[in-house]
Amino acid sequence: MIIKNSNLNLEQIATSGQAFRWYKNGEGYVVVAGHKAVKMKEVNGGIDIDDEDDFWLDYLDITRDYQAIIDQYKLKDEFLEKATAYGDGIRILKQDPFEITVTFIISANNNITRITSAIKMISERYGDYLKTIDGVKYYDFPRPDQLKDVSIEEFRACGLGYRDKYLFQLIQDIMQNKIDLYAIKNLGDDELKKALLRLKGIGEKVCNCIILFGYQRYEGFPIDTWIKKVLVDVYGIKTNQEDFAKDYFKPYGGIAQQYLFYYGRSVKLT
DNA sequence: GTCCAGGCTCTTT
DNA sequence: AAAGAGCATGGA
Repeated sequence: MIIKNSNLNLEQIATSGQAFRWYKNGEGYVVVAGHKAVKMKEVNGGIDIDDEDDFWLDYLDITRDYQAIIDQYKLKDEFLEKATAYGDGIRILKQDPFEITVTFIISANNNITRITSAIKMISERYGDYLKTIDGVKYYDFPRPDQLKDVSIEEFRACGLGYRDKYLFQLIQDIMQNKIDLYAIKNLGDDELKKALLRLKGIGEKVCNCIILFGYQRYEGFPIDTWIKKVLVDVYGIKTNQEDFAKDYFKPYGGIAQQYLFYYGRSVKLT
């Protein structure tokens, strides 16, 4: 299917640090989501997805008017104006809560390259085979029950480092019904955060990523090392960054944060 | 060799 | 409540 949208850029989405299963394929990407692997590529005035499933419209959050959001933020200050212009094709993908939770537990004190490689290894070793595209095999992200017998050492072997035990514990908690990452979708914002913060390896920042990317709670404003640099260097905020961000960037703090993250990384603030 | 990466847990003030 | 040490791993 062809999707035309003025705020939809595959490369920007793929490199914006929210999804780790977008693999380069020629001029486009193979995207693994929704138990499928499909090709996406830019065509004039839109993107071409090699699949007809309406899942992708939802995944890409296609009904949301990102331009209207940009138009608001770009008036607030010069940096936001540049950031929204630079990343005007970014959208916040609606991703699977379990996959996002695992991904961002692994993301702690880590870099995007290593996160990507760990997620790839976990999928190839424990996920269902999906299909082969241009000679490359793609695997679904495993379900919790497919990980229930994986040892801490085996997670370590996927390149998780010391985070191996956090993922191991998450799987135990899920299998023992101490947490249901799908059922908690219905909780209010505060209750959802509390439920996630009880899990090992999830602190304030990782929690905000999970509620933003996995549960579409747009007030979540993850403050990582890059965003800290932006808040200090650009906005002069050294303390109580969370309070400032929550107020200044509302009501779509998470979306604003994504523009700041993408642009802030590109200009390499010192 | 040191520093850093989408930080967290655990211990000590 | 707040601050500090320790943590796996690979790339710059």
